[in-house]
Amino acid sequence: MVCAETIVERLRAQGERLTVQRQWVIEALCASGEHLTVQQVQQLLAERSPALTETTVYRILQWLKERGVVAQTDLGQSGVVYQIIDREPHHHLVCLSCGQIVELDDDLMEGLRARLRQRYDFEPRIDHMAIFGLCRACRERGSDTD
Amino acid sequence: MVCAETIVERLRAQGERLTVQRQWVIEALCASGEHLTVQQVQQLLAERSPALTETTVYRILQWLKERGVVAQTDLGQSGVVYQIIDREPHHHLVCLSCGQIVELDDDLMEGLRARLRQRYDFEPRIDHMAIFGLCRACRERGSDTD
DNA sequence: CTACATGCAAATCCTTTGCATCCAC
DNA sequence: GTGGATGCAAAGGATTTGCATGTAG
Repeated sequence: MVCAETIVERLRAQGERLTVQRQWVIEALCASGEHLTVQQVQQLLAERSPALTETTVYRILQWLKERGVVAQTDLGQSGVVYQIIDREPHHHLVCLSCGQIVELDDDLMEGLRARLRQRYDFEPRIDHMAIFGLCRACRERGSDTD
Repeated sequence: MVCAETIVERLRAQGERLTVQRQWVIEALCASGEHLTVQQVQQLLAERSPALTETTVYRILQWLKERGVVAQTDLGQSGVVYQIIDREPHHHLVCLSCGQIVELDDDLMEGLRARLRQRYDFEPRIDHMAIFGLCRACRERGSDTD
């Protein structure tokens, strides 16, 4: 778990401009520990800082993404989420039928990363990936992709 | 390459209602062979069938997705695309810097699929996945995630 | 015939943009 | 002080919904 202060200091050291709004967003992401949508970030912060607009949250999350601080993931029906990239990337299994989301260890991705580097000379940024499919319960229930 | 007729017959055999609009969309996807956005499908068909609305294309693509006929992929800036699931799934490397998209063989995914089944009892639907990262040229140019 | 799909229009949601103001450096 | 960030409002685009009409089975 990366704490907000560490990230703020790192950015400051890089000569980035640190506004209160940027610090709020970083704190919200660190505190929740979960991936959050733009709207969730805004709502979380609205309680203590009503001034923060959604527009600004969008701009800040994009700014953090460009600087490699957060990862952006499209979870399908669950929307686009953002999360701090910490030392232990992790991923999600999203069930197409029931929508259940399960966390996934990153070591499953190592083989894939290695092969992408070797065969395609491509440096993958697999920090927070969503993999869709069917969970066991839904397969047993016989439901398909609906 | 799956031909439209095969798919139409398969659906009909399953007792699905086959309207002309549904057949048009299936034909467009098969004929192009590429992944298409909702808007592209609509534009392709607009020339010969002006009556088809975007709304209906949305509904038909979702219907096809629920029946396992098409895969939906979010390519980031390039939008959400749909593609027929044929016997040879394939994937895309999307460069975060230059936006270049490279096709990827499916056999790279086999290891991952196997491990997801074993360790998580999850049946992945990895038909058409987008992996983001940096291509060689952009890495050499020293650009990062922007 | 009847249930379900479509067309149309409008609503909704997500995201971006322009511009005046504000603030971190 | 100044360049860049924010707030606000508005635009833009993608996607969904309600309802009357059309049509496949």
